[in-house]
Amino acid sequence: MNDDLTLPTDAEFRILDVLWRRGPQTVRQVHDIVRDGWTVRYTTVLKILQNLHEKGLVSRDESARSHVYETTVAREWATNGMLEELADRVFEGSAAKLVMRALSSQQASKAELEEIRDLLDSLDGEG
Amino acid sequence: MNDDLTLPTDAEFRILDVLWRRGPQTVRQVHDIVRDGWTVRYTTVLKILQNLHEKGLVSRDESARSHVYETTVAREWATNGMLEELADRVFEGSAAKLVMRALSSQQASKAELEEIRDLLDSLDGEG
DNA sequence: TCCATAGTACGACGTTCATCGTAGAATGAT
DNA sequence: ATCATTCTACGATGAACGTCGTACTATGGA
Repeated sequence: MNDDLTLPTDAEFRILDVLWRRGPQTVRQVHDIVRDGWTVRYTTVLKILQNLHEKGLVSRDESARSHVYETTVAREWATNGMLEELADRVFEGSAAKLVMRALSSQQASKAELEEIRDLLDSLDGEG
Repeated sequence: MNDDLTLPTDAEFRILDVLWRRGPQTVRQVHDIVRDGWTVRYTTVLKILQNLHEKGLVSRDESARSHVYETTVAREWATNGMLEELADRVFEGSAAKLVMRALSSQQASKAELEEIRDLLDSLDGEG
């Protein structure tokens, strides 16, 4: 599903993040939100949204003067893709290896570990 | 440990991979190995090794005419860094979120799931 | 009707990266 | 000594990105 689409770049992901969280937005709205924590001009945000549109990662409603942008892909599609890419590049394509490295290096809370264990259990159920 | 070093790029990682697996190598040796599965000229490999040296990710023995390159960082340092970067960019800095997404999207074998569970147990031991 | 405001479109620039070609130095065999 | 081979060094190129400025257009109020 959704193959042949290019994964979002860094800046693109930050913009998509806003759309995923808030739903369809104008450039101005996105800029206002993204603005704290990221010094970036309005036209830069515009350009990135245009690029995203070109890439097919967002759609655009042009009926009003201010175009309204909306994601065409789920956040999970993007994150899965990025993880898969990293797994391919660095972990011989193995998600398991990636997971184990992530667990070993970063400290997770007991609660998080428990949550992961639960997920593991539910995955076992499928087989 | 090993902060202030830049993470390796794509091509750089592929070169480092050879050094991690085989130990210190000349450019020619690296090129010969990397060559299948990657169409790349000798001088490109040379250049990347020189860049890696500049970045401090490899050291170089220049005593012989053919310089011998050797990694200065562990594979785990690089992979941890890449995972952390992805976690920061995409998972609000949460390794646990990253792990759960990876587990949900990619299919792992029973054996792998078991291995992960064991790792989880050993991590619990620490707290 | 005219002008300030708020949009979009688009081109330009600097950076990083991967890639390669070429120049020049060292080496070793004849 | 000479010359082909094998290195290293270095500059050039092209693509992808993030960034911004400028030009042009639409809109709405005075």
